Amino acid sequence: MVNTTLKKISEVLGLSISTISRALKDHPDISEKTKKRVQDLASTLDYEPNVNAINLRTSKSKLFGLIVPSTAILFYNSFITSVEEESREKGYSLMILQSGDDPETEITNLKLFRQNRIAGLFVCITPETNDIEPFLKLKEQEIPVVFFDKVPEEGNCNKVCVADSQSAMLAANAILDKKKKRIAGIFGNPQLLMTKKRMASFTETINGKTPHNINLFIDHAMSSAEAEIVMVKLLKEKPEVVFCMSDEILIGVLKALQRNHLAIPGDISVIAISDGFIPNLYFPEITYVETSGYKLGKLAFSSMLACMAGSSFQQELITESVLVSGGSL
Amino acid sequence: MVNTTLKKISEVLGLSISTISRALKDHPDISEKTKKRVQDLASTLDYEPNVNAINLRTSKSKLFGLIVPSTAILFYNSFITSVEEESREKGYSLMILQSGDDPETEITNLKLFRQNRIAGLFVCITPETNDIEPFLKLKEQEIPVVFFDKVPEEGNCNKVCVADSQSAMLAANAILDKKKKRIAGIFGNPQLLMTKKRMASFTETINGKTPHNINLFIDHAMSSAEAEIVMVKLLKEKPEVVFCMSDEILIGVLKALQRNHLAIPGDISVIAISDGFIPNLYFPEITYVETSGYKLGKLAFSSMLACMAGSSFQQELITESVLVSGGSL
DNA sequence: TATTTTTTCGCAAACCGTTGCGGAAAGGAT
DNA sequence: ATCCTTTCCGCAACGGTTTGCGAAAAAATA
Repeated sequence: MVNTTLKKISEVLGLSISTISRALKDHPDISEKTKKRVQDLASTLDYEPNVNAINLRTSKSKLFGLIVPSTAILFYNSFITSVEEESREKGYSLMILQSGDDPETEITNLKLFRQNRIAGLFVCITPETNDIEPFLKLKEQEIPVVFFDKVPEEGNCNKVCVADSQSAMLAANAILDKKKKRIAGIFGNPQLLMTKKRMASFTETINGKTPHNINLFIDHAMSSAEAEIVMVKLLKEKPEVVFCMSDEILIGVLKALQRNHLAIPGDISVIAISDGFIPNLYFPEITYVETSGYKLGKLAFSSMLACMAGSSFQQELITESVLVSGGSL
Repeated sequence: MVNTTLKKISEVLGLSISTISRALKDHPDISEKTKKRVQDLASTLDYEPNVNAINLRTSKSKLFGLIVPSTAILFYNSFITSVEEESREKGYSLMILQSGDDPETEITNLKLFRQNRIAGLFVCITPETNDIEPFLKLKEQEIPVVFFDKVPEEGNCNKVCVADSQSAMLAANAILDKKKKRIAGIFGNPQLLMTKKRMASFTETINGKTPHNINLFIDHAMSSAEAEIVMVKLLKEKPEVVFCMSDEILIGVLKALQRNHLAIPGDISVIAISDGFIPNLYFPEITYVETSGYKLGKLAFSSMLACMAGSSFQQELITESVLVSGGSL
């Protein structure tokens, strides 16, 4: 059996295609009797309108494109979940592609999106993307583009980001509130804008507010495994608390602490920046400043809606972070 | 600026639409000069063929549908990653929808897929899905359906599963090898086929091989939180080892153990069935039997390809599991 | 019955790309 | 000058849906 079309229904009932179309959408021109006949048959034949035909006709689509480095990263995952929820509610679908942080794949993906005539694009660019011209081209074709998380430095486009500076500051203040004097901070890839922002804000807050008798030990780790090693090294400094810039680092740090049988927060306190999934896997639950992919998704979507509604106002939106207390601080 | 079409190019160059079409696909009928002219203009105008038009004309699409309970679950996540890789390679895209384990949403999703005229469907059904008729209807329309992970009990359809029985058996044998006598096993939703299989295999292996002086304590939990409570309850039985059917349960169990300051494996051993991410977050790393969403994805895709190649052979495929030793047993 | 009004429906075009077939033009051979 | 090849390109139909406009049929009014 092939797909049911208006034509097929029309042939069975001896009516014209247009009548079928109108009957199915409750058009007042069609008599109740005919409507009933048509709708009943359509239902038994499992008629579903062909979106390809509709899109073709209207030159529109109910499809958003979405590019992330990888769907396997928790943060992006919750971002996707969030955008998907909103999209569904508005009757849109999502076409999700991964860039693998490769600029070439990014371009290929863009091509695919254009072939599919997407209605809008959410994109997290790769660290090597220095030419955002291809994205701006989409905008010329009246396809809104919302950059999220990793965004281009250039202005003139819509961006939504997590609050890097604010969340690092929140964490730093939480530490200071607890009167900790020996503070370790482990950060990620120092090349990344995110790392720079979080580190600057964290150190400034720690050093700025109370310039006396505080010892701050900073180190970097590019992976969980490395973070574990770095943490072990830092233990020599007898820190009272350790700050983890990301989930990746938190995982390594906790392994190191568990390995050394250190009680949290008895022997050492822990605080992280995270979306909350990883911190909740442990007991005590890890205190963290929430940077939610989920919230970012909502924000991105609202920005998309604004664009589609015709707002040409370019803006950079930032989610707010909150401190979520586990028992680790 | 609107989208470039063949028509637009033809108007600019004063050629017919068909000539443009042929020139762009290197048809031998078209002279090199013309081809060059056309291709150059197409490139500067960023021409991309409209897949809607192509799909409409061919009554086909390069789009697979995929339903998971939630993309936020790691196992499904890696499944998706895997299927996406394969799809991309074959020139297909993925339309991913979540069911939230709600049968109604499942039906809605199915509708969306039919509207989009997907070329095939990967689906993980909800625990409450007892009528697979809607899925079989797709097959009547020559749309291959591959069930994965949670699959219907009925035969007559293509299923790919992780090796539920085998992996539970592997875990049970690993426990027996360690001469444990007091064994706790926590399982998920008893309605699920997966649970049934794992539980049957686990208990049979434990009871079967050594029918003497072994105490087996079985309980169920529907969530991590519940697993934590169940674990606390089971601690009264003084188990030497606890088996966790899934990541969800493992998370709850570990929280309970950490909360009660029980050393692993000193006070109690732990073994789980997992894809490996969660077990590696702890120290010591948790020993687990690997059931990889990634592998399952590859398997599902090959099954899909077989279907599309015309194989009407209905089969149930099963991935192989291996025991990965952490330090928890 | 003749005329007007209302109800009910069909025609045709448009969206875009593909492709079999047929035709025109150009060149070569006789 | 006639005929045959090549080379190059256009016509037209198809796929499914929507919708303005016009027309036929039915009902209501004169």
